Amino acid sequence: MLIATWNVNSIRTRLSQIIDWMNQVNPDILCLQETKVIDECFPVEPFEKLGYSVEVYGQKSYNGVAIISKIKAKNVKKGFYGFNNSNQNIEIFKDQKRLISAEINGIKIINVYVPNGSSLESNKFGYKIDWLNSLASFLDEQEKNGEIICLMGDFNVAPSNLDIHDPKKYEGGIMASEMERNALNNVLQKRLIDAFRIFEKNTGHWSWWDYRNNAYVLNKGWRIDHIYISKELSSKLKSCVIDSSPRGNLQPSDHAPVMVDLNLNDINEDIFEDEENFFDI
DNA sequence: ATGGCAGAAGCATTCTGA
Repeated sequence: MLIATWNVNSIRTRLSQIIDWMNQVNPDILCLQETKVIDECFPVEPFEKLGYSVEVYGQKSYNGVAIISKIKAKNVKKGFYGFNNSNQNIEIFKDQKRLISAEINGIKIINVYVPNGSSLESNKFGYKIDWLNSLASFLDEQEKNGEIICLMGDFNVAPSNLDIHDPKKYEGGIMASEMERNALNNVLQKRLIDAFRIFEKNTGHWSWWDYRNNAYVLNKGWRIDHIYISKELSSKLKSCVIDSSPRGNLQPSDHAPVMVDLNLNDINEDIFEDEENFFDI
């Protein structure tokens, strides 16, 4: 089962590129971020024509996430839910559409667009840390419920200096600060694995290149888009790659898609009607 | 240090992103 994540920076501007890419790659699930459109205006039909079902959670101009899947998503939830932490008032996050989750093929798919934070001095930075802390509480709750998780999206954090083209220049700054990395690690804890790092231990692999300063041609990028899987899924992991080719398109998104291949081909959806019959791990 | 680039809103220019 091929699962992909892609910050497309406007679904409407990028639509034909996304469809072309899906025709090439044939993903089972595609999670999108920065769709930048209200739900009523999301172009659902082109995906349905390809045999996908679409779940959206968007807003005007900013943010917006979607799950596009061959198997219709169940138990679709929009935003944070399921926990109540006195120091994390999830109501304050409701005006920014950054998280959608659903059950597909027995796996809890969680699609996130983590706030950028602007700079360490900005009040947006505090929002980013609060948002990541709420994501940690959300994952705690999923873990309690025994969910098998695939958490993916644009995290706006480079987990280590291997994930930055010029760590000397950027270490400690936005997307590379200790606070952000600690907050991300608190989300992951020991339950989630960076699928990409199972296969690739070296630097030089990027998922985002700034539009400015010819960054893609100079290959000055960052790895800030991630797929994290429950450790119970690690034995099912076939591959995890970044497909940088769409970044070379005319009028590209500034992000490239990341995809993971899980060895669940023989799984019949009906098996998961009964939770006792989860695939053997 | 500043600006470079791109998208949306909306029609000139500002806001936001990373």
